[in-house]
Order: sequence, then structure tokens, then C-alpha cells
Amino acid sequence: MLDIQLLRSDLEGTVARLARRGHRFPVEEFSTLETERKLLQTRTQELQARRNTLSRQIGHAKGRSEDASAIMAEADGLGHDIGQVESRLERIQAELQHILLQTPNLPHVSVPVGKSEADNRAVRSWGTPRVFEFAAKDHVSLGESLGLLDFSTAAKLSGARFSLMTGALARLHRALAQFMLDTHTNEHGYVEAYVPYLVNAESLLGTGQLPKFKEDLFEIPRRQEGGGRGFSPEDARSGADDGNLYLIPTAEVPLSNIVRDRIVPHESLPLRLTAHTPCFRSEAGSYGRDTRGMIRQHQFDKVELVQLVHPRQSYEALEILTGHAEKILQKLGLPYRVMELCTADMGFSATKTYDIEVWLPGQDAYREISSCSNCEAFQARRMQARFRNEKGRPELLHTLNGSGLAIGRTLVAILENFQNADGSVSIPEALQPHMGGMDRLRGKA
RNA sequence: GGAGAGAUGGCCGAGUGGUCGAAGGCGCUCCCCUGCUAAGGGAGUAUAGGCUCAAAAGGCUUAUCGAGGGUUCGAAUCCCUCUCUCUCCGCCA
Repeated sequence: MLDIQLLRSDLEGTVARLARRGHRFPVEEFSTLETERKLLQTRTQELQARRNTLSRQIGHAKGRSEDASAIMAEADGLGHDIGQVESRLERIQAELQHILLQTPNLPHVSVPVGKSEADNRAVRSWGTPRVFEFAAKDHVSLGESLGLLDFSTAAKLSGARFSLMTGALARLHRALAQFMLDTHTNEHGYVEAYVPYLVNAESLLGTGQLPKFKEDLFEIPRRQEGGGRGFSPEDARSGADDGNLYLIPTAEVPLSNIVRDRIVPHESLPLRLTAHTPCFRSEAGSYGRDTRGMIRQHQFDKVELVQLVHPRQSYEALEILTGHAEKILQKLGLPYRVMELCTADMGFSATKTYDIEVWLPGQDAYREISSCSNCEAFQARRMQARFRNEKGRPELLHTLNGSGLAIGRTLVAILENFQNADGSVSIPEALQPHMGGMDRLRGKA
């Protein structure tokens, strides 16, 4: 969420910055609401102040057993007015809040302005894509011919966009998670966390997935239809949280929300947290894309990196965090490049994002395997996540998150990059200790 | 799932309709005193807003005692709903 003060003090400039990322801010509506808000709020507070004064007088008078009926009569009349003005103010503020919640973060000045992902800027690359002396297969045919990857059975169990791995491949998947967690905790200073996979609406609001991206989430109804109490019309009307839970689309949600509604001492910063979790995405609106294979699934595992830092340090932290994700690919020996996303391609909450794209021989392309973002105070403001600064004042934290890495896609990259002419797949040395010394995936036969 | 108890400031804890943003204690900060240490004395110590101000400072003001609603001139206090915590029973990985 943007600081509303920014919109009040520099509406034009802020709107222009939002336009850089293709967001059209409802200027007219906002200005009208804001004018009205100011009027109503002042009026409300005047009336409330008057009521407080009168009530206090009544109290004093009664304490001295004097007659207070005249004062009470005036106060009685006030009540009605206050109720009216208050409810109008509430409505206006809810509308302002609605606009604010739909407004994305401001891109950092260094971010290239663009219209699509084609305008992303390559920052650096590492490793050289391997030249195959045979026809390279993609991970689907590799995995299926090894007999370790089975999409049709997954479809039977659950439907499209799920996968089933067995045997050494399932183990490799587990090994990757262990390897990534070990690296981040032992070498990069992260604290490992085990987090809930179901979170409430408030948490999703905090990190920015709600209210705008509800259709991308899997929602778990909490109350039974029929037998239970069911949704009352009042719930719907109040717009209140219905208590439903959502499957996490990323561990960023539970990890970042750890500091929601908290004020942490500045000495404890930066906080570095990591977790291995499954992630669930309904991928509404991506129907035609990546239908083959494990690239885009409703369920995938990921090791997530989250940092909560002093505002002064967030851009430095973004570079470091991105480096932590890169380190995994380097250890595995997977070629990649780092892209700086342009304004059009960045996520809702980010001011600046680096995508790490791994080389996939099966697609003859670099594909996203990690996305590392600085959100500055955007999420922190929604979460009321603060620290006590050097002057002893509470101040909003800056939040960062990045994949370190998406496990399914890393698995795909390993299959495709380390395949051999005979259809077997070599296991990167770094993973072998986690695989009981196994150095190659072979077919069952 | 059943029965009961509870949720107050950084912490402990008082407060059952008014003068309460909230006693008291602990902690913390500053000052005084004491040649060190200990003890003692004094002052201060929530958060988010609004208006004012060129800005800072300041001033005025509102809201917040788990959350939401209600009663009332007035709610931490009374009523309703919800959430969470604890205890006991049942069930269970």
C-alpha cells in the first residue's frame, strides 16, 4: 500500500510514477473522495469533541448531585448527528482504502520503463549453455522414459497441472529442497522456518495477494454448506473476512507476515528467513501457457527467502538476496542469466525485481526460476510491520523476498541440462551427498 | 466435539457505567545524590490519525483496553456475535 500522504502532497507526481508501470490511478475519484474525507473527518471530530466535553460535564454534575438535564438534552441531540456523519465518513474512508489497496507499488527510479517482458534488461549471465552432440530431449520425455515422472496418473488423481514423481526422481526433488535449505541456513545466514500452508485473508492482504488477485488462489471454505451455520447475509454485507483459509501461493506470505503487527528492535535487523513449502496457484488466466510438463503447476515446491531490513539497506539487501539465489544455480552448475524487470513486468508489490532465468535445453530458452523483489514499505504498511529506529520511534520495515529456488523448475533444469545420450541423467556433484552418493538417474529397465 | 476460565500499555497487574489513555509495580531513559559498587530521590516512558504550520517545533483534536456490533448523554466496565489463549474430558497423527 502506498503512503496516502504521498498522494495528498504530490498527487500529480505519484500518478505519473504509477503510469510508468502502466497503472491508471483514478485521480478524479480520489480527489473528490479526499476533499470529502477532510470535511467529514473534521466535522466528525468536532462533534465528538463536543460530546466528550458534555459527557464530562454531566459526570461532574452528577458527582456533585447537581441537575444535568439541560446538558443531557444537548448531548442527546448530538448523538444523532454524530452517527450520521460518522457513517458517511466511514463509507468515504472505505472507498479511499479500496483505491489504495488496488494501487500497485511505485517502481524504483532505476527500473527501466517498458511495455512488456521484452523490455526487461539483461544484467549478467553465468555459465554457458551446453552444446549437445545428440538430440536433447525435454524433461517430460526424459522423466517419462526413465519411468520416474507420470503426468497421466497425476491427472487421474487430481486433474491437469499436477505431477507425480516416483523413485529416484522423487528423492532428487527432496534432495534439492534439503540442499537449498542447507546452503541458505549454513552459508547465507537465514533462519529456517516451518510455516502454515493455509493462511487467513489478513495475511494475504498484508503481502498484497488480496484483494486484487483472489482468483489466483485456492480458497478453502471453512464452514460446511448445509449442515453448518453457513454464510449469513450479514457476513456478506459487512464485507468482513468470512474466516476462510487459503492455500499459500508462496511461503513469502507466512514468512513476511511473521512480523505483521509487530515492532521489532532495530538491533535484530536484518531478519533473514527461509522455508521450504509447497505452493498452490490456480493459475487462472494462464490456460494456454506451458501446458506441457512441470513448468506451470497448481502445486509446486519452493524454498523461499525473505528479508526484513532497515529501509536504508533494502537495495543492498536485494543484491545480496539475489546473489543467494544465484549461488544455488552456481553450485548445481546450471547456466542462468539475471534480468532486471521493466516497469510493465514487475509484480504488484515490488519496486524493483530481478528474475533469474535458468537455461532449459528442452525449450531452447531461459526460463524464470527465481524472482527477487524489494517491496520497500509497501507490504510493511499493509502489515503494520515495524521496527523501533535509532531514535526510539516506530518505523516501517522494508520487505524483500525471492525464490531460492523453485524446486520443480530446478528439477526440470537438471533433467534437461545433465541428460546423457542414453537417456540417463547425471546428478550434479553438489547433490550427490543428499542422494546417498547416487550419481545418475537411470531407467528402470 | 463437550464443560469451564480468560484476553487491559514493553512485562506483571488493578479497574463492574462518568472526572480513565487507564492505579500500582517491574523494566527502560534522563537528572540528582553517593569517591567505585549497592541502595536512595526526582522526572519521563503506547500507537495510529486529523486540523493548524512554508517546514521543523509546537498547538488543538479524534480513535484505540482481543475483533465487530448494540444499549447509553457517556462503555475497559453492561448485552450480543466472532477470534484467540488456558484448564479438564473425549477423539486423534
